Parts: sequence; C-alpha cells; structure tokens
Amino acid sequence: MPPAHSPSSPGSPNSAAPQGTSIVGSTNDTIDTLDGRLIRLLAEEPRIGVLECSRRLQVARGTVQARLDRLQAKGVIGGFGPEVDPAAIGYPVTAFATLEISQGQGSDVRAHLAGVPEVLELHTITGIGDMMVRIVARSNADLQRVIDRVVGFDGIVRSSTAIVLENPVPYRILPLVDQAAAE
Amino acid sequence: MPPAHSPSSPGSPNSAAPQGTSIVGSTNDTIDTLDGRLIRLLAEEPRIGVLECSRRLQVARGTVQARLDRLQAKGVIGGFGPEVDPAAIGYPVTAFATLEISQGQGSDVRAHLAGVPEVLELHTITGIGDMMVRIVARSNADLQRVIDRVVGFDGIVRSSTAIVLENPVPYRILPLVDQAAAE
DNA sequence: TCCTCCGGTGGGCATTCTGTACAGCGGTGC
DNA sequence: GCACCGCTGTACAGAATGCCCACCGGAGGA
Repeated sequence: MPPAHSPSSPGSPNSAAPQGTSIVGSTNDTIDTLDGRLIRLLAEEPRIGVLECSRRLQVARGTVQARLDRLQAKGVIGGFGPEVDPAAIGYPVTAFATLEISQGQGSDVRAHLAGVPEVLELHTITGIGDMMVRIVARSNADLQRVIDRVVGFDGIVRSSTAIVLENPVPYRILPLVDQAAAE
Repeated sequence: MPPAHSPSSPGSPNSAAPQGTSIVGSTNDTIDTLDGRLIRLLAEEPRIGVLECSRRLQVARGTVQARLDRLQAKGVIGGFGPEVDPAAIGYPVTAFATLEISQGQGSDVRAHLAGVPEVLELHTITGIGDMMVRIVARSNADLQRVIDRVVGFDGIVRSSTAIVLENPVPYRILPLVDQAAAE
C-alpha cells in the first residue's frame, strides 16, 4: 500500500465539509458520531495507528489526532492500558461481597481493602450494605482465604458474598458509546 | 536521540543471560516477573512502543515482542482498547441491580439485558438473587427509566438496586499482576 | 455587515518505530 | 552428549509519527 492518503477528489485540494456531525457544541457536551466511530474503531482494532484510523474513517490524519487528544483531555478516554484477564493469571474465581461497616470506620476500611491485591474494585453503595467489593481468588477454597483477609478487619460488622457463576455479558462500553454519540 | 540502541557492552556482542526469572515452566503456568514488569509498564504508559519498552526493561526488543505475543496468545492480555469513562460521556450514575429470575427464563433474560446499552456487565451469581447487573444512567431520575427497562421483562420476578455513591478503589489489576508475577 | 476564531483538509519534512530476519550463546531436559 | 528453546545483538526496508504550513468555511461576537 503506497503512502498516499487516498484523496477522493485528487484535483481539488480543498473540500472542507465537517464530518461526523455539525460541531455545534461538541466542545463542552459529550461526543459526536465521529468520536463514537473513532472509539469503536480503536476498541475493535487497538493495534492500528492514527494514520490507519484516518484512512478507515475517511478523514484527515490531523483530525483523528486532534479528536484523540481532545477525548483524552476531556477524560472520555482514560488510557490504552492492556486488559488483563484475572483468570489467565491464575485467578479464575470472581465474587462480589457486600460489607456492612460500623460508624466512622469508613476510611480505615477503605485503606485496608485497597491493600488487598485480590480486591479489584470497591464501591460505597446505598441499600443493605455499605460497601461492595469485587474480589478474585485462585479457587473456591482460596476464596475463603481472600474473604477472611477482606473481612478480617475491625469496622466490618457483617458481610455476605455472592460467587460469580457465569459472565454472560462481560464489561462493555461500546453500546453506550454508540448511544451517547447518537444523542 | 540517535537511532543507536544503547549497548551496555559495545564490544562483546553476546552476553545472553535470561532476565525476568528462570524460565522453568513459564510456558504453561502464569506469568513471570518480566511479564509483570512489562504489563505494569504498558499499563502506566500505554503510548510507548515495543522499542521503548525494551529500553526501559533493559532487554532486547525481540524479547519484548515475543513476550507480548505470548501474553496475547495465552489470553493474559486481551487487548489495548481505549478505557472510556461513562461519566465523561454523560452517564455519571452507576448502580448494581440484583435480579431474581423465574425458572427456565435465564437465556431470554440474558438476551434482553444484553440489548440494553446501559447494562455494562452481567453476571449470574449464587446467593439471594440469580443475576447481578452493573448499570449506568444520566441521572438519578434517568436511573428510574433504565431500571424500568431492565426489569420490565417477563421472567424477572424481583429486583433490588444499590446506587454507587463513591468509588474509592476504581477497577485495577496491577496489584494482582504483581502478586501473580511474584508467585 | 464584517471580522475573528476554530475545526477540518491536504501536503511535506525529518525522525522514529515496526516487522522481519539472521547467527550466536547458554540453560533445560531427554 | 545433544537438541530445543529463549534471549541477545544486529541489520534493513517500509511505514508511521510528530510537527509544520497554508487554506477553506461555518459560528458567533463586534
């Protein structure tokens, strides 16, 4: 493939017609369709670079670069870190634990939980419990050890655990991105 | 910076001494320390390429390339998709809903939930409920709409929702990677 | 109404990285 | 003892990146 771009109209150098969507208020609002297509493209084939994106999206390279910079600056795209599968590194068991915390012990408990590698995620929630953690373990037996370590801390009054059996819909964001882009 | 690599010992071309860890059984088991350092490096600075990795890790470029290929082939690294923040695209409210399903309706319910963009994740679990979904919404008011759409389906008998107030520990995997690498 | 700003386009440049190949070394296991 | 596998340097052509420019055209303010 030659390094040429792929000018649809080779003769006329300029045919500036904003793609994606009218820019209207794209600066402060969410994302437009071009952003959506770009995110989808990168999500599906992360290995392609900016130049390839511009080819697929039929826009100028500078546009893709600018959009990417803007998306990262706005915090829409946090990064491109590798997605590591816990199961593949020896932690095939996932569980959600709901924790009840005694008054005023919140920050201590958070610090404690943040120090446990098997705790992948921690939320404070409304409802029955006060906190919800996502934990992983090497096996069901190992899960016992992890739970003991997680709840073995002053300030955690009660806890209940739900083991994940299946994961019919793994974490995804693309459908939401499409919806946001089509706003 | 000149295109020269950075040979520590310019004279002697070969000083092969396996880094990371003795390879022992690295092929079938999990990951070694070199893998761990590589993943951490990529997670922290995803934009750097293979060459830069090899410089930081003080190993040959081919090694980094081989490790990366292997990690991807083994499924340890799933991809390098952009991490999109739902809050940044207009969905700042997160909630977890526990669903109780009537017998035999499982697969229908899954299909239904998979069709809802606001459903980011779906698990089948042990315990009180049968399923657990992670959902997002544009606002607390909008959450009502989303919940109605989620549970408005034959086969879902009961549901309870917990709104996420705070997220003291956002999803992370690095501490676990370190632990697995130090096995 | 005119003017400025901003985002998009197309092009060009030097630098850098990638993909791929090669031979050699050394530890592991048969 | 020998073959295998992983790591090391090295090399090369092709491709992509980062950064520059001039220009166009719509939106919004003066």
